[in-house]
Amino acid sequence: MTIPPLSPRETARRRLLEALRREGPMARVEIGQHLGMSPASVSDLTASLLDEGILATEEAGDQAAGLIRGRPKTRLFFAGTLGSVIGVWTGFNRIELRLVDSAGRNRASLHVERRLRNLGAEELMDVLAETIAAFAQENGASDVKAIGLACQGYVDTRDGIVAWSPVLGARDLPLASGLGQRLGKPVLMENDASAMAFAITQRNADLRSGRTACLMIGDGVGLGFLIQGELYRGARFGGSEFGHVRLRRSGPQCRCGGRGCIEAYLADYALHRDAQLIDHRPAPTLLLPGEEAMGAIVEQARAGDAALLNLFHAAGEVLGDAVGILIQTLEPDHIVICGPGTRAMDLLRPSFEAALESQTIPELRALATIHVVESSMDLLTEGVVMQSLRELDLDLARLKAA
Amino acid sequence: MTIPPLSPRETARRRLLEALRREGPMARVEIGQHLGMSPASVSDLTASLLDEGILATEEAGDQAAGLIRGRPKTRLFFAGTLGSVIGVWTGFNRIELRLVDSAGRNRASLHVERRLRNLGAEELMDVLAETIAAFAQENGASDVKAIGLACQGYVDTRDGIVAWSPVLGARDLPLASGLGQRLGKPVLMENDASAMAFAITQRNADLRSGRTACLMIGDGVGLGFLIQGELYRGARFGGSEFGHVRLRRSGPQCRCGGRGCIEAYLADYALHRDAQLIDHRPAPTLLLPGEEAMGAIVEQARAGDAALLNLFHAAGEVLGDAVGILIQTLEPDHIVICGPGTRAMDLLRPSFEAALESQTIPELRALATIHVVESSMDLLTEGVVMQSLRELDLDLARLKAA
DNA sequence: TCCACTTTATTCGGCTCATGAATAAAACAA
DNA sequence: TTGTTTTATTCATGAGCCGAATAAAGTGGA
Repeated sequence: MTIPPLSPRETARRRLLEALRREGPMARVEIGQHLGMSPASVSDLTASLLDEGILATEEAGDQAAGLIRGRPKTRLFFAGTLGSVIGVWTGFNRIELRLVDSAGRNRASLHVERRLRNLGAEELMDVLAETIAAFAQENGASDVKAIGLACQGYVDTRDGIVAWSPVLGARDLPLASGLGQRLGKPVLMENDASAMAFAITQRNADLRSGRTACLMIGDGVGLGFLIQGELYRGARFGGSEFGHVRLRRSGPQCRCGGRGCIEAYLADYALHRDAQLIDHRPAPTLLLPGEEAMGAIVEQARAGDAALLNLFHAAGEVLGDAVGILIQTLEPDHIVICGPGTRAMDLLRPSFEAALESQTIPELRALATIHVVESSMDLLTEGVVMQSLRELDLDLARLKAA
Repeated sequence: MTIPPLSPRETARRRLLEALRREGPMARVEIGQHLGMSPASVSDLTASLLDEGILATEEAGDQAAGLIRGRPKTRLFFAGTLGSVIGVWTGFNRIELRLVDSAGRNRASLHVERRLRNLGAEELMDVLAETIAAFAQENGASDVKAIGLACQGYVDTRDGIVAWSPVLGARDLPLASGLGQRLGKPVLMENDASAMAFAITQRNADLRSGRTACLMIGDGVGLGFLIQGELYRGARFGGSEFGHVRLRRSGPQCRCGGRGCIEAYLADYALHRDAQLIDHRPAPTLLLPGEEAMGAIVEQARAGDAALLNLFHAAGEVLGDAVGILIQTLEPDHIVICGPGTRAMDLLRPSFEAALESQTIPELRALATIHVVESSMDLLTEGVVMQSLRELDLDLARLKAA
């Protein structure tokens, strides 16, 4: 996105819109205080944003009046009438969709069970395009302006190319342009852990200052790393594939083809697979188990199943090692452990803490605060939608015409 | 340093001075092309810098004239008369010093053998202050304006505090203020790997774009990470302690107190110690061996000593794992392996490459270019001096008066 | 020697952007 | 009504940067 550096004006507009989407309706004075801008500047900026129909003003009397002296605030908010955006997450065998209006308000969401792995590139794009189009139609969304797509793997966010993915089994797949052609809309792409990290940091102002490393445990394990609230971008504008760091030289099989990756211990598919192996069940697959299946495993372990407890013990140890590497490599101010995998945090914690302590220098460990944020895949589609809306903000008025 | 955000003007001044120090004397047009500034802006900026005595102009006729048409360029350069700066590196049992003028020209350097470990805080600061003062006096440097100090460990670069160091055995040591009081000059601090990374990226423009991870192998192992040519700062404004990431659960002893750290395989002290153990020599110490001792070990291995070759094989494997972690976590555009330890790169390479390949995803590995830069500790003191001068640029005129 | 040509450097007017101060607006309170 | 309080807008100002015009300082050729 945004290849040419933004002008000061555009930067200011973005900051303003970002704050407004995050914090909800605000009066101009409040915006000024929030962003450290002078009232004059806010007035100027909002005037053009109102002009373009991106923002709208509250009707007089909407607020609890009568008690405060002085001229009442007129709060500004996103118009929400500039069309809608669809956020999509693609997993190994599941697609999650979410429809929001341009103000970021949720209008609909949907889970679809569909195995995506092993589809050819064209077939994959056809399936996704159909699923998205059907979802839009079912919900009467004729004003979709853009699609935001999050998936596992290394995503070139500038050109919308999946450079590599353990899930789609694709290499250098130009998913954004392929889907864009089929749907006739712009498609923005993001790594899934980055999308969730974005959503989480948007909700917590503390996490937007300094450096925040969000380790998402779910279908796979991913890392979203933010510096001063901005997503870190590696070479080719992708994020991190921290989940595929090999921690144990001959550990369990990972979906990336390697062995002993962090993900191969912690991800839902890994825990589910290993739990089935314990029970001598037949077909250990790499399919993503549902929340019920995972819940059952956790419950069984909590009930005292020794073999399962061992699994979680090993996983917790890997989590501790992983967080240790993050601490000593990046010295983040905040570490967030998030995603559906946090459902078993109680089981992971003892070995997690022991491993973390055994391998980090106390003085350095003390510099990072560790947060556990229980979050589901819903937060992920929220993240990708928020991120897409943010990228689109500057184009909203232009897209409105189209 | 520089807690309040710099004004646009100050940023431009810094960029200009930085370029000039890096590239050497340049004419105004050249500066403009180099930095993408209009001639008008360059003229304006240089006028005030000349005024303040920070820059000087070449005398007419200094260049090989006569061949070029048009008005001759008048090149600008650092005055070099605003005082000098001393750069210091502290190792386990060695101190390296370097004296430069404000133009960055080397005036003197010195190695001192002195064991710093196990000194009390006050004693350590006394020793350092005396060493620095004596060095300044011997070289008739009565115009020292600041000291730049690089050391291993986690350095709070804003407040000049050594939060933790395997070498100084100190915790939260306010070294900058302690030395500053003793010497009556400002002291700037930096992690040593960061200082070398800075020096290396200053010499190679390619490495200043995108993300560059410089792994320094020497006395210890450190990482300097730069984003768009700027040193990455973690919590508390320090760098990275990547050398103390534990790669092997029960590996050799490390100076940090842990086991199996990257450093415990690759650092000079580690190779030297393990080589001595092989020869059944008596006292395996953690002292930093000299270049001669290390050279002898490398020669012996090159001559075919199987036990030593095994050492280097294991070290190379660790290096491969380490670089693999960097690639999959940060996706840097460039990875630089540097420091005195590169002397044995030929011995490390086979197992390094095998380990790297076995644990990284080919598509991601392909995104990073790996550079090997043979560099000695001299480059390190150069780095810390350059970095200090850069930080001081804005204050040079002010310090001149003092 | 003088004039055209070339390249470098400076000056000047104008543009964008942000801001403080003054002013207007919209309420409440007396 | 009239003052008070708070919010929003307008306006003049200044910082910073730039393009264009101009000045400066040389070379080359008639």
